Amino acid sequence: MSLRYALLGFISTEPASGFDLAREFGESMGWFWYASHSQIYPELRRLEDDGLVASTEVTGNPGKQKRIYRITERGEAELQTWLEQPTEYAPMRDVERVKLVFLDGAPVEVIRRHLEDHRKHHEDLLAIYTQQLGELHRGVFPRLVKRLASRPESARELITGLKILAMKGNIDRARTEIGWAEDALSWLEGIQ
Amino acid sequence: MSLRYALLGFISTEPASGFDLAREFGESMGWFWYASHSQIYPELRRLEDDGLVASTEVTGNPGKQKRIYRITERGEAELQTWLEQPTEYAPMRDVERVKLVFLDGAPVEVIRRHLEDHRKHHEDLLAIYTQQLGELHRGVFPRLVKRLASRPESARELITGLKILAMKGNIDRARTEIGWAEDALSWLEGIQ
DNA sequence: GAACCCATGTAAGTTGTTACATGATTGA
DNA sequence: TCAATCATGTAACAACTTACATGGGTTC
Repeated sequence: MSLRYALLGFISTEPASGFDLAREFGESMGWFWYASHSQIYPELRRLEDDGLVASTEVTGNPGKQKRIYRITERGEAELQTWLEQPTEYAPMRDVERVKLVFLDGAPVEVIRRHLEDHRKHHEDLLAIYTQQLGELHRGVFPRLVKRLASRPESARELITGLKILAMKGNIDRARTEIGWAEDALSWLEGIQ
Repeated sequence: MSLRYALLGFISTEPASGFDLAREFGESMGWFWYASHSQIYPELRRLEDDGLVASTEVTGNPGKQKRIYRITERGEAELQTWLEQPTEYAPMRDVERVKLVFLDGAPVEVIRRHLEDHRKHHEDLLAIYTQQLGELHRGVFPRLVKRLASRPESARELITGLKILAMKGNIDRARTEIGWAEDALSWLEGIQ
């Protein structure tokens, strides 16, 4: 159910094509909700069937056909209702943790490699998040700029603040994972 | 693919019935990998078809029928292979974050309620994790006791250490989320 | 002409959820 | 006898993944 609202939220900032959305949900928006294009295109059609978005075929650039979706009033209303409802937290499913607790029969180097990969993974994420936080602060993050333009001046502080908050949350998480992996690696040094 | 290995890992400690596994994957093991009984029963049958586990029908207690699964040699080998392979990290899908970034049109109280719920959710988790960490340290955590009994003495430090590590990771995460929510709530105070 | 990006889709399969269904035992 | 716990399953559906499929435009 969440993909439709993530799409709706995105479209509420600015009309977009399936391709635009697929790009964002694989990249920047992917830092909150990942989705592939094969999931997005059918969902957009369903959203249109339900009257939450409306589309127009654009043949602007020579030959290029493109379907642009914009949010409807009903879409705005449904999105708002969903946003305000309490969140149902997804059950935990953590492959890396499952591996870790059962790795007690493996050589220590294997465990070390896992922990190093874990650290690396979150260091890579941290680098991206940090860069994006900078862009948010400098007011050059494209999605932020567009949202500010489409909303009343009075919402300015909230719009910027909430995006910064969300990004900071990602940064906190990444740092926590890195710190944990480092502690784990030092502990592992003393083993054997 | 991960459910089967989580089940296999679990069974590698001690033979178990579908019901046992369903209980654990909904409770303590659920803190690493949640699964419902309707997913577990068919998966156990498939594991048996593939020769990774073997089962025996037990009619011990009067009337009660129960199928106990134990791991096979092939199962042990496949589990070990999977454990040692690098982890593929699941794409991010965070409903709460999606809500937050689009909540800029909602009243501040709604945002506050979301953040308070978030803090509460992770405080509840933290309480459970903290209790379980205590049990691990005191050596009374049932799964730890069973695993120690089924493995060579030399693996003792690793078995205990890895479980403590995993639980500490959960605690770190919970604390991070709580801290983030509190910072967010203070920031929200200054808004309006 | 090859490689790459834009652009949109479908099909088959896997994984996970929710609800339905059954039946025995235990304890209040 | 009523509720709870033990115990195992199936069915329908929703969500997600991977692979297949097509075609135009741009750039080297």
